[in-house]
Order: sequence, then structure tokens, then C-alpha cells
Amino acid sequence: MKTIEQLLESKNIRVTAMRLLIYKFLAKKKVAVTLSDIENAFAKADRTTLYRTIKTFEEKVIVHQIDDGTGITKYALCEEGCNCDIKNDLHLHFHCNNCNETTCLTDHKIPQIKVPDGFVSENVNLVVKGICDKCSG
Amino acid sequence: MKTIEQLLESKNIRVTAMRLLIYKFLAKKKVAVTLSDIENAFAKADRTTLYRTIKTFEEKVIVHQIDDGTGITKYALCEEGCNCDIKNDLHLHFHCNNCNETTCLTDHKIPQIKVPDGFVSENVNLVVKGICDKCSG
DNA sequence: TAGTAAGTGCAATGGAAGTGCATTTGTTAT
DNA sequence: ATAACAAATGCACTTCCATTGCACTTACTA
Ligand SMILES: [Mn+2]
Ligand SMILES: [Mn+2]
Ligand SMILES: [Zn+2]
Ligand SMILES: [Zn+2]
Repeated sequence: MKTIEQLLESKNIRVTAMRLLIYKFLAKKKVAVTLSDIENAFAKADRTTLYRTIKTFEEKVIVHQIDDGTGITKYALCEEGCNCDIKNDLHLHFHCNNCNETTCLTDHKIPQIKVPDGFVSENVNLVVKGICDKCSG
Repeated sequence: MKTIEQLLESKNIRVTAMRLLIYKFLAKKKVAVTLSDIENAFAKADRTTLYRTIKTFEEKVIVHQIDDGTGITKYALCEEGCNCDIKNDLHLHFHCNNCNETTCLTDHKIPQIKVPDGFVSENVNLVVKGICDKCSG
């Protein structure tokens, strides 16, 4: 089990207070977060810093981006050893129409999708919408 | 085979010049279009009119919206007898990473997706990304 | 410890989406 | 046909998220 510091160093980005805080925030959350979620959590920090931090995390494959169709991009921590950099996430995402939260279903892999002749599939984005476990209870 | 006029009337919306033009534009295109594609095609018309026309078409299930992950919503004509109103499209969409065009694969239906216990699936958005037939040739 | 590269904060921009209201156009009833 | 009404259009404005330029500060490294 790596520390966050070790993780950041292994990705060749500097360890800063802000990055540690944001990483911990993401780790604590069990659902994907928007930039404004982060802004609300760190009201004292500048938006741009938070924005660029998350972009750096994305670039270094510490988080992955999720487009759940709400029009607002969300982010969630990557699994260790994921290959978010090659393909998009192989796991699927669930967006709750009730609480509006988006969850990584990390152990639900996306099935093989057939495309017509001439088309080459490189990656697949799959978002299931419905009612999440917390809301359906 | 219905005329466009008959189609619009059957959906209880008025036949106007603009609507006919936009419908024909969509029919001519074999790929999904953005609002600004339409704006470019009808530079003389007001943006709002185009916007509201496409929203009306969407509401009346003449077009369906496609979120291909580019951040810009696209639209494409519905098939006759589709049920875009109930679930999202059952067919899948292909986004070309080369030409940036999005195609309806109308006869490629989305497979059944399993979700964990407690989650209820209502609809599914599936976008395959890669190289389209025109670009892979 | 000086120099350099990276990170942060502030201000401004841009694009897409959406709304209020006045005007025009089409439909319907007299 | 014409008045009355409803729907469609055009213009102006707004909001929200994403993104960038530049100055300043902080962290690494020779
Ligand atoms: Mn995920
Ligand atoms: Mn489609
Ligand atoms: Zn929920
Ligand atoms: Zn292509």
C-alpha cells in the first residue's frame, strides 16, 4: 500500500499541500465529483488551482473523467493498475436519476461491443442510468 | 412513406418553412449534427429559432439527442417507430476520433447490461469510439 | 544559496445552453 | 373575410462551466 506521497512521486508530479488535500477528498468520496464539488469543499482555494490539479491528476492517470450525460464532467480516482490511459475506463458508470450521483462500478466490465465492418472500436463509454442502491432501498 | 408535412402534422406541430428546411437538412446528413452545424447551414436564421426547433423535434420524438462525450450535444433523426421517448435510444452510437463525426448504428442494439444488487437500470447510453468506415478505408 | 521549474492566484475570455419579451405569422371561429 | 387567439420567430441578455494569460510564490537542484 503506497502512501499518497509515494503515488504522486511515482507519477513524477510534485507533492503539494493542495494535491494531498484533493486526493484525500476524492478518496473519501465514494462517488464521482464535479469541479464545483471540489470548489465547495475547498472554498478558500482558487478555482483555477483546483481545475489544474484535477487536470494534472487526469493526465497522470490518477483520476479518470466521467461523462455521465448531465453535461458536467465528473472525476473519480483510478484503480491501481487500471488502464484508463489506453482505453477509456473498462468499467461502467451508473448515474442515479434520483440523487444525481454517479458511481464507478469498477468490477462491472463493459462487454465486447460489435460494430459494423469498416468501423474500428478503440474504446467504449457506457453509462447506465436509473436508481442507485441508496435511493432504491 | 409519409411526407415531412404529414409527419409534422401527425406529431401535432405546425408545418413551417424553417422546420421543413431543418428536417431536410437532418435527413440529408448521415451523421448526427450539433446546433452549430445547423447554425452554419442556416446562417440567416436566428440561433434561438434553430435551438427551439430542434428542442421541439426532440420533444415530439422526431430527433433524438446524442451525448457522444465531446461535450457538445448532437441530434439525429429518429427511426420510424422508435421508442426514444421511453428509454434512451436502444441503438448504439459511434464517434470517430479522426473526423469527429458521430453515427447512429441503428441496427446495433445495446446489449443487456448487468448492474449490482440494489441498482435499478432505467436506460443506457453507450458510445463506441474509434475510427469510422470512411476514415479507416 | 542562487537559479530555475513548477504551482498557485487573479482576472478575463469563450462557448454552449437557456430565457424574457416584443413582433410576426399561422389557425380558428365568427 | 376578418377578428381573435395561439404558436413561431428574432433580438437581447444571462448563466454556467471550461479554459487561458500573466504575475507571483513555492519547491527542487546545481
Ligand atoms: Mn469510473
Ligand atoms: Mn442514434
Ligand atoms: Zn441515488
Ligand atoms: Zn471518421
